[in-house]
Amino acid sequence: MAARLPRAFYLRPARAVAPDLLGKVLVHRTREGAAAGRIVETEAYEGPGDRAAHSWGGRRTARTEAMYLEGGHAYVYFLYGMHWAFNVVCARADEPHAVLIRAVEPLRGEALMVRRRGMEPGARELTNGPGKVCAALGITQAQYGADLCRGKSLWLEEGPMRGRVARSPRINVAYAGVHARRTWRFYEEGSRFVSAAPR
DNA sequence: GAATAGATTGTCT
DNA sequence: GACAATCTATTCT
Repeated sequence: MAARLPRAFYLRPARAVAPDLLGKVLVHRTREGAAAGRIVETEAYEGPGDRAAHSWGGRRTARTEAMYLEGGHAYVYFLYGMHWAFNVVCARADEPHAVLIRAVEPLRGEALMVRRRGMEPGARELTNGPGKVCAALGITQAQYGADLCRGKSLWLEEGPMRGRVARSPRINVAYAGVHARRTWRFYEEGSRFVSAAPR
């Protein structure tokens, strides 16, 4: 078993952590079994100065509260009335930074992921999007605020990088004005599990 | 392969 | 009451 990422890894701005998360392995153990995926696509969100972030302008509500935790916690939110999205909280407490995990490459427990998603084994649609990652790994509101450094069910491990790091503007944040142009989306070049084609 | 519409609910204005 | 850090099925080229 690879080493779990230490707290210090997360105590940096989201834009620094996001590219470093590529290649790392996200592990979730449940009663159904363990599932793990190698991260191939991320996006950085840095409140309060980022209009695309939920914590923009210092917004602090029941939903965004986890973004204000110390780096190394989980920020999970419900989206479009039917999907969950998993983020890794970054930076120090009260600095609402987070990195959205947009896509992973199935690594362990693929049979379980296939069952949860109701798909054919080997399908790239298994985990090539934020909602799909959560569905495949079984991440929901129950993981909100979980400590990734101490918890026994959800954490991140060291893992290998297989391609170069590429970057692009973030997906579906056109409403964020000039901030939508920031190239804070990072992905592993060549991975077939990346959600959208590069621009 | 690309484009489009529909599903469905928490959150904020 | 509008809309969202999305996904899927369907309908095209």
